[in-house]
Amino acid sequence: MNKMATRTLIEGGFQSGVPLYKEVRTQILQAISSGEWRAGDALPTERQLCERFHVSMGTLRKAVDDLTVTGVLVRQQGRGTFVARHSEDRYIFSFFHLVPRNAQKEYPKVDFQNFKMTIADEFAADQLNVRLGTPLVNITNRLSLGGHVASIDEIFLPAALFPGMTREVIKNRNTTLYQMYQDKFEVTVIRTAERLSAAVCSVRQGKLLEIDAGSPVLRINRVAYSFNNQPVELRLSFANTDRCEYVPG
Amino acid sequence: MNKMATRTLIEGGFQSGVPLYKEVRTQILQAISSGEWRAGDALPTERQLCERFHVSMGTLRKAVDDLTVTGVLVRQQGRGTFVARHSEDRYIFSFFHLVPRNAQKEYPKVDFQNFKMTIADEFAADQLNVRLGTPLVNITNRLSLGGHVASIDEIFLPAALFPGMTREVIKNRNTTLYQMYQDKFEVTVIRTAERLSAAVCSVRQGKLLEIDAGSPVLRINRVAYSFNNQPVELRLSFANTDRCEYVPG
DNA sequence: CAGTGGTCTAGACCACATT
DNA sequence: ATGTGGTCTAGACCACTGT
Repeated sequence: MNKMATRTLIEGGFQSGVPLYKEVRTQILQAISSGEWRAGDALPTERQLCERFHVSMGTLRKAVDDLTVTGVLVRQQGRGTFVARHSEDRYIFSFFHLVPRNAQKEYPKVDFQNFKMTIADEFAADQLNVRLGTPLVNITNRLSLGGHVASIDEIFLPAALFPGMTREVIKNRNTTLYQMYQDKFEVTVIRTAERLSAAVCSVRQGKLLEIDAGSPVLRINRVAYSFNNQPVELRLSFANTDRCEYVPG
Repeated sequence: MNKMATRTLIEGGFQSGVPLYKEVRTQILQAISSGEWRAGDALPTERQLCERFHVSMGTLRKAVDDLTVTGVLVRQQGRGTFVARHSEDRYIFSFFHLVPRNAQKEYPKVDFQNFKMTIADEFAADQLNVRLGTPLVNITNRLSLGGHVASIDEIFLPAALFPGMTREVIKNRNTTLYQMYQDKFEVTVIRTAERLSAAVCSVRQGKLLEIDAGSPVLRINRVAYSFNNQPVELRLSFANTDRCEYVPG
């Protein structure tokens, strides 16, 4: 009987050889990226999802578990399961890794520095998986922790994904950039990949960081990905680690 | 009936309020750290573990799942569940984060530099959670990737945890340090915490790294923990990131 | 109170490894 | 053929939230 039920589902449209819970996970992701459930929305109850996907609680929960550990869904006991929204807390917890020495993690003060349009050079094209010369938005921010300048962030966005992005959109927000990507452009960052190295800071960076040119800085190369692993943001951060450290995870 | 079974177990010695699968996870960890199952050993089958802990498959598997994602156990379909052993592959995969630019991850060539006994200064005492002045082993290694010097590692171990540790033990091994800790001293590293910053390299470090003193280096502060979250190793790495990068995760 | 997710059961069959 | 972990079922009760 159990076996028959499983067989029926597989023959009914699922790929064979793929565990049911992975199929369910994929279908939930598709429902989100197709817009059926938007950021902040509550999903149907687990029992309803079981009916919809024709699976048992255990299988459904295994699929949802996967999506909660990757940060796509958030469960709240007694309330429901929700599509994760970006927030300051989520940004600090999942995406921002500079921590003041001898202090708690905190959301940085962000000072807008510059906005301009540019085109992808070889490096940016490679990182963002776009063609050489693709139009990009370039934003420069300065981040401070505890009243001290911590890093300079050079941000590059494929302009095609952010139609109508202007200096004013950047300056007039009162949320994190990732919240704004989500609310204004329906671009949801769900994962980032970072690579770190040590570098000497340039004259321009030194002025912004308020340290001497030639001082050592931590260089953080971050690419942010949306659903379906599409790169949506390249961010080069140059951090002065005199008063803060980088803590992975 | 289900409810009664659960109640019986809780009343029979488990703490109430704690999920059964967490109790099971704790008991498995205790069995490992008590030596009942050693690194590389196969655990009893899942069905036998169900009987031993008086839980169902689902609960047992949830406990074992937790221990596999944290790297304590390794499952092999058709063969069994094993206590994880340290190996080159595991070291690269879980604990070593320097990756050559434009190349695959690889295990570094390790050149022994120095061995000496010392005592914990304030910093080391804090990091290793020992008293000021506690005897420590201090090992200096030089790591190379692709034929180029990549980093200098300063390693500090609480001498009490490594009785009989000598220069010869270090030099005559043909395994990773973590394998040696496990095989010769029954110290099993299951987790590390790292913090990164940028620094300028000293004259001594410059000579070992074969770069100019004053060059920027990546400073990696790593503390390794055994079961029960006991710190067992402090490692300060100074990396030349000209030919490699640090990749978290 | 009703409704949600959280935990747990007592099995079953499937895929893989070893003998 | 046997034994292992991997997947899945069809429920149950528990803990928490909001009315």
